[in-house]
Amino acid sequence: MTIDQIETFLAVVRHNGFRHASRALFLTQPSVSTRIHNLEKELNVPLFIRTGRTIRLSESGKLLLPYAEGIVRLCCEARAELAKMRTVHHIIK
Amino acid sequence: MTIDQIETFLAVVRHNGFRHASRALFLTQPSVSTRIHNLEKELNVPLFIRTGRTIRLSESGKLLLPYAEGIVRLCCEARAELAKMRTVHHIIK
DNA sequence: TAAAAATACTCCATAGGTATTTTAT
DNA sequence: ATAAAATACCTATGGAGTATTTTTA
Repeated sequence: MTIDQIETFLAVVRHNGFRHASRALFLTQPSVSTRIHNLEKELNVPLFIRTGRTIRLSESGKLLLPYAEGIVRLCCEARAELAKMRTVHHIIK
Repeated sequence: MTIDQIETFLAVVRHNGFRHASRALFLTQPSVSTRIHNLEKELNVPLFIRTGRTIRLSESGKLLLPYAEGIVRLCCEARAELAKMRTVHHIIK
């Protein structure tokens, strides 16, 4: 489970598709496929139901969603706080 | 920022050293050094103060700590919940 | 039949290891 | 002198891309 995989999962959910997500992530569609596939393999659950050219969240995917959002939110907050700290030190110096 | 880096950061804090952390993580000391170095480079802050053969958390490290704990906790919870779901489905089947 | 995802493959970046050096007790 | 981290170097794994195939709406 990597943060890249989690962000990819969120992008696929939000953009409702691997192709659209790949554009948002500046990746190719096969890379997005691989990331989701690897995540599903590690967690040992399907995250999306593929019915040909449409996808929808599986029950496991629905369960993962809030955790994924939380993880990404914490990462962003940590970055922001650290950036703030850098700024303060710069001003003080 | 990867989950591996975050877990490595926590291990270094908890084991109070790169060497001890590396044993706990089943890695070598240089790998732990690299992971921490890469994390520091990306976040653009020192996470530890190295004074020869001792280390201590920097102010940035102290700030990161609760976020790191939160991220790892969410990952563990997500895994646990997904595992629970798998079990339930298995029983039902 | 056209769109979206999966698959096959190739290549390269990078993560990890070994060996060694540096540094502060 | 010794214990711990940093550095240099090498190798191999796996992640990303291109090209193609598969599938269903």
